[in-house]
Parts: sequence; C-alpha cells; structure tokens
Amino acid sequence: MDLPAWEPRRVVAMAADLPDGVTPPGTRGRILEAGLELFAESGFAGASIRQIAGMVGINSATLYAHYPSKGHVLAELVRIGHEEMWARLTEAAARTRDDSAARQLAALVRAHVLVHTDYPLLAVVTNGELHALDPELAAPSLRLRDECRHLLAEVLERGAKNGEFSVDDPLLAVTAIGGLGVQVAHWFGPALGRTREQVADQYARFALRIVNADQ
Amino acid sequence: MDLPAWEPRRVVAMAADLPDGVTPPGTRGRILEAGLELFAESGFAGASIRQIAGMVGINSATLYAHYPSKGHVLAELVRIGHEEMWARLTEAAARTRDDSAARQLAALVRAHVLVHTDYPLLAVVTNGELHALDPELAAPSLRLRDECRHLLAEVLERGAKNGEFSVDDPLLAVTAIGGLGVQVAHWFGPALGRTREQVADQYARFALRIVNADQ
Amino acid sequence: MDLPAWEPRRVVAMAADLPDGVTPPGTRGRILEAGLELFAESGFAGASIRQIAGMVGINSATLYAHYPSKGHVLAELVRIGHEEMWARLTEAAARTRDDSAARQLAALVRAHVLVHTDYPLLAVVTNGELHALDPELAAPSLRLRDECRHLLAEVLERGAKNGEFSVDDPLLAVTAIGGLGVQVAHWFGPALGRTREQVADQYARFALRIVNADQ
Amino acid sequence: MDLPAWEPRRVVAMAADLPDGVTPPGTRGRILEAGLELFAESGFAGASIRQIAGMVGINSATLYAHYPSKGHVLAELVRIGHEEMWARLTEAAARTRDDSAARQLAALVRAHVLVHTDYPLLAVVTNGELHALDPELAAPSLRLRDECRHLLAEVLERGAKNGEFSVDDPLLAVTAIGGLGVQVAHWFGPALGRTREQVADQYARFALRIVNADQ
DNA sequence: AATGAATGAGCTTTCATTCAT
DNA sequence: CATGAATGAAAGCTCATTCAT
Repeated sequence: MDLPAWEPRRVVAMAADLPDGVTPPGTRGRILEAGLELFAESGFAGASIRQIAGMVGINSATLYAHYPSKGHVLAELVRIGHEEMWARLTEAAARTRDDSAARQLAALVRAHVLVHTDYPLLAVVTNGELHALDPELAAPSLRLRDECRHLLAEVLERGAKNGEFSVDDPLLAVTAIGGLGVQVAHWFGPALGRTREQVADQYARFALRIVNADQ
Repeated sequence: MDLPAWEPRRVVAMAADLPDGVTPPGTRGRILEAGLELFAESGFAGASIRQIAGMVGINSATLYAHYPSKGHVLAELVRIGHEEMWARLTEAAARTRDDSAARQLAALVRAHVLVHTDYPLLAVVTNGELHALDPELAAPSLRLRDECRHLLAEVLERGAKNGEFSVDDPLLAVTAIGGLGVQVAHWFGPALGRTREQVADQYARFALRIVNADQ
Repeated sequence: MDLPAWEPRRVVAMAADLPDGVTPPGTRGRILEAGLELFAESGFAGASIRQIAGMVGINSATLYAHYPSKGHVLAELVRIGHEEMWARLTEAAARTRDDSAARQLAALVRAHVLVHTDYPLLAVVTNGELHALDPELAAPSLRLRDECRHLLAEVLERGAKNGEFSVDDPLLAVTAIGGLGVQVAHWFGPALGRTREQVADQYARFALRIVNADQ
Repeated sequence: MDLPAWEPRRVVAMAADLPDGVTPPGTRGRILEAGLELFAESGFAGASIRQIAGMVGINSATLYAHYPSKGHVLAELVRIGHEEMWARLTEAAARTRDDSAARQLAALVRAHVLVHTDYPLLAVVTNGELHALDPELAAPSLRLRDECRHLLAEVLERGAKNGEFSVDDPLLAVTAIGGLGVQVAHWFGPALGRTREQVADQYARFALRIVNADQ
C-alpha cells in the first residue's frame, strides 16, 4: 500500500472555498476567504489581522470597516460552516425520511463526508477553532452542531429498534461514525487519488458495518 | 440515547498527565506539564510563556533556564507523545506477531485508543500542534508517526492477502481506522460514563467490522 | 594654555542637527533626530527604542509605523551622514580640480573638518556605529566612504608626483589627515572658543605641513 | 596608493593583549581579556556578561566571584589603559626632560602612538567607553588623562616660548596631535604592512611639522 | 571558585484596535 | 471605503544580578 507521506499541516487541501452563495461580495468576502485560509493553516491565535489584511491587499484598519473584530471574522466562518453542515445533513435526513434506517444512515454519512471533502478548510476551522470564540458568538453554532449529532443518533436508534442495526453501545457508535467524517477534512486532497464520491461511498459502507447493517 | 452536551473545548479531559518515567524532575517537569495543559487548551500560538510560567509559579525568565525557547517545550511534548504512541503500537504489534491478522489489528487499535484515553491532552498536542514546530524539531516525531501508520497498513495488507479481511480500498481503511482513534482524545473523559477498556474494546470491534473480519 | 576639562562623553556638542533638506517631515523626522542624539550619546546598543520614542513623545509601537526596526533608524542616519560627507568632499574636489594640489588638499581638509563641526553628532554616529549595522544596510555607506578616502589619496598622489608635496609614506599621510578630521566631531563645541572656520583653516594648514607643502 | 578596504569594525587588530604584569592570574585575568575583546568589538552596552563568561568558559554567575559588576570589569580595563598610557608618556617626558622641546615632543608622540599600536583594543575601550562608566569609577582615569594632555600642552608651550616651534593656536595643535594617536588604534594591524616603529616615527615627524619645528 | 536556578526589569517587536482624514 | 498614524497591552526573549549549594 502506498501511504502518502504524512504532512505536518493542519489541512492538506489548498483552495479556501466557501459554499456557493454565502460569500459576501467585494472586500468583505475576500476578508472572509483570507481568514479561512489563515485560520485553517495557523489557527485563530496564530493568524494576525495584518496577515489577513495583507492577503486581501488592504490596510489592516480597513478590515474594521467590514467586521467589528477579528473574532467576528472567525464567528462568520464558523456560522457558515455549521449552517452548511446542518443544511446538508438535514436535507439528507429529510430526503431519506421514508427509507430504511440503513439507507438513511448511508445518506447522512455521505453528506457528512462530502461537506468535509468539499470545504476542508472550513471544516477544520469550524471543528477546531470553536474554542477561540466568545460564548455568545459560538452559541448559534453549538445549537446547529447538537442538531446534527441528534440526526445521527436518531437514525441509529431507529435502526437499532427495528432490528436493521445491531449496536452494542450506541453512544460510542455515534462518536465513531461522527469522528470518521471529521478527520476527512485533514487529509482529503488531490494527492490522495480518490474522488469525493469514492471517499463518501466507502465511508458510508464503513458506517453501515460499524452498526452491523446488512449491505 | 443520552448525548452529552457538546463542549466547545479542544479536550474534555482535565488531568495533564505524562507517561510514567518521562517527566523530568523539578521545575523542568512542571513546565512541561503546564505547557501540556495550555497547549492542549489554547494551542501553541494561543498559550503564552507567561501563562505557562504563572501556572508553574515561576518568573517567565526562569523558563529559559530549562528550555531554550517556547518551541522547545512543545518539541519535547511532541516527542514524548510520539514515543509513547510508537512504543505502545510497536509492543502491541510485536506481542501479536504470530497471531491472526484480526487479533493483531484488534491489538493495534486497542493500543491506539488506549494511548488516546490515557493521555488525551498529550495526544491533542501531539496530533494538532506539529504544524507549529520548526521542521528540524518535528523531524524525529514525523519518522515515528510514519512508522506507526505503516504498522497499521501492514496488518491490513496481511489480512487482505490471507483472506481474513475483505477490504475494497486499503488506504481509506487506514485513514478511517487511524482517524477513529485520534478523535477519542477530544471527547474521552469521566463524563462519558465509559471506561478506557470499554472504549478500546468497542473501537477494536469497529475496526474489525470495517475490514469485514469474522468475529 | 587653557585646556578645557576633558569630558567623558562621546560628543561635546549638543544640537542634534541634520543637514538641510534631508530630515523627513513630521514624526519620521523627529524619530531620526532623537535617534541621532541617543545613538551619539550612548551608542546603538546603549540606546533603547523606548528612550527614542520617549524623546519624541510617542508610544514605542508608533516608531514601527515609520521604520521597520531600530537598525533601520541607524541605517538612515548613517546613510545621511555618508552622503553629506561625500557631497561636500566631492564638491570641494570638483571646485578645485584645476588648482594646485596644495589648494585642493586644503579645500578637502576644510570640507572634511567643516562637516564634522557642523554635524558632530551625525559624524560620531556615522563613524562609530557602522559596526552595529547589518551588512546589507551598511553597504551603500561603505562605498561612499571608500570614495571619500580615494579623493584624499588622489590629491596626495598628484601633489607627490608634481613635486608640490614631499611625502615619505602616502598611506600614513592619508590616515593621519583623515584621522585629524574625524576626531574633531568629539570635541568641537561652543566651549572651545573657536569658530568652525578657525578650526577648518588651522587643520588645513596642519595637513599641508604634514605633506611638506609650501604655504 | 593601495588603500586597504575600509572595514566597518571598531578595531582591526585581533589580539586582546594587556600590558605585561597587569593581567591578574587565573580566571580573573581571563575575564579581563574576554571583556577587553568584547567591549572593543561591540561596546560596553553591546557586550553581555554571558558572552564574556562564555568566552572564558565559565558560568556567568562565576564572574561575580571576581568582579562585583559588569561595570567593574570595564573600570579595571579603563584604569589599566590609562595607567599604561600615563606611564609611557610620563617616562618619555622624563627621559627627555633636558632635551630640546622638539625632541621631547617627538618622544611623547612616539610613546603615544606606540601605546595605541601595542594595545589597540585596550586603547579603543579606554578612549571610547569612558562614558559608560559610573563617575566615581571613571574619576581616577580622568585625572590621568588630564595629566597626559598637560604633558603635551607643556612641551608645546615650552617650544613656543623658546622659539623652537611656531604655533598659531596651541590648543588646536594639542587636539590635532593628540587626535592623531587616538585614531591609530582603529586601523593599526598586520594588514597595514607597517611596523609599529614606522608608524611611530612617521607620526612624530607629522607632529613636528604641525608645530613648524626644524627637523 | 564555581554552579544552576531564579528573578525583576527591560529588551525589540507585534498584537488587535481606534481615530482623524 | 480606505488609509496612515497612533496606542496600550502583550508577545518571546535577554539582561545583569543574586543566592543557596
């Protein structure tokens, strides 16, 4: 097996993409993208307002015409990340509401993985820099995050109840399956030689096996 | 299912423990423990030399009598973390050298999980702050890290070859199984209501299912 | 003879003057003047950024909006000093190009002395703090300095060749005549009771005698 | 004429020599020599106690078993430098007490130059770092320094009175002749291709010409 | 005589932020 | 909308010096 050399970076991916339609126009949006790249690379504390401004090509004071503080840039990124995740998982759950638990679980895991392959920098910031946010700025994201975890918990319970799944410890299954997706953001990239679909499908199968679902 | 409220912290665990026998005596060791706690909580860039010194109860200048720079404190933590992980995985692999691939995989995953439950702060720093290290200070740890990944890859290949495992995409299986353990450090703690053994056993079973081993 | 008491200071003069037209306007110029005074008095290493800022009446951080480092303040002073010296010597040499070597030597020494009486602090910094400068920042000044020494060497050679001067060891004559002027910056001041012109004329006569020119 | 490239160093010479018989034995003497080298190269403020200790091969705390402070190391160097200068000039003046003023002036200048060629580092520190010394530590040296200047002033006055010399402005002649010697310490070295005697003889002749003595 | 550990003060520089223009 | 200048606070680190051993 060819293990690609492990890189001591927080994210392997390069493009600081944001979901369609959420990037504000003009300078405000470019600040957001620069913040995304730098926060993903160096963490919130490790990135400076001057670095962000420099990447955008503006004076650091100009940033304050668009965001009231460095923390608010992070807050907007974290909000966008959580909303995208929540939207995709909610959509996947709704779309498969009447399917078997197995199909719904697969859909949720696929959605979960794909949001991490599509926006790896955003995912790394969203998952890893929440601690740097003022509690009041973090609160809305925390609510979305809890809803996402409950979506996963609910399908596991449904499958356990109706006999599709055989789960010894549902809580650990949630942490495992959730954790699988989170890690994807760190290493997914073109060097891997796998498409986003391939990873999503494979990880969905892993999840089904974790809960002993027939496949 | 009772999902405990998700906490916006990098580590849930509290005790800034280091493996037996590696903590240097006296002030040097206390600096290491304080650095561990603060780097785990706030990241390398988010923790200041004065905070570390304050936690130890020394003047910030005194720190430099023991370590030549802030980066060297991190470097020692990262080195310890990688050596512990490497030692445990190597031991597990050696102990099960003559067993089936399934038993060896289980042993590796158990060891991997246990090192994350036993030293969660160290694991978070070891996995998450390597990027902040000067390349020359990081190099030895990167070598150990690659060896660990190869241990896992080798047992997967052995099981795939001898028919114990059925793996579509071995590389993705490595990332998945490896990723499972890494995440443990973030949420394992007393509030979870699971012992370290319970988590390790369960995760070992998850891994075996991921590779379709008979159990 | 009334020898004024010798003072253990690097410069006796007080006014931290810079040549006309080179002081930048506003804060940037006041930083330069404060740096001049403090570097002259205490040397580069002995003067702190906070002292400079305090003398200007600004926060020490503000200094960095005008100069990228303490070394760059020194670099600008050293550059100004060398350019003024070079300009005056070049002008003196050009003005007397068609005169006798004796008249040209006198003009050069007068110019050399006058630049030291007019800007003694600048001369002390320019001559005495070059060693503290990064080589790349020092390079342009070193070139000017070498050109100045060659101006002096050339007139000595001309006078030696055409019989106006009688010089045993031209190299030592250059060091002696050059050294005469350099020292002036340390002790010239109002307490001396001599005008700049008196010193310049007298030293020019000294130089002519050193090379045995008819007067 | 081959002007050697001008070097942006405070002293060109290398050997950190002290006069015979004054270097204290053992560590105390090695501290003095290390201080001499570093103070000459970087100035008092630019050299640290740890650098000195490092050069000696001792712990910086050990230095305080030999000298009560960094300033006292400088003070001892400055004292030694002034005593050597005073001793040599006094001896030269005494030896030529009954000679012509011209011969006495030549002897004084020769002695002055030779002390600068023989101990250039010491001379640079002695002349250039007095300002960094506490006034009470500097006082004895200042007295010696004034005596030296008076020796020179006296012979000039004698020569002027008895008609050997023709001096317009004795004070400026003192500054000029004194300044000649001081500068020697900065550039004298093996690269010059002149012996100490050659320089001393030549500079003595320069001095006689400055005062219009018959030669 | 020498040391390692410790310290308070200070260093140069960068931080996020403000404000007048 | 954008800027240059400014700031208080704090960053990592070095300073000369002290002290118990």
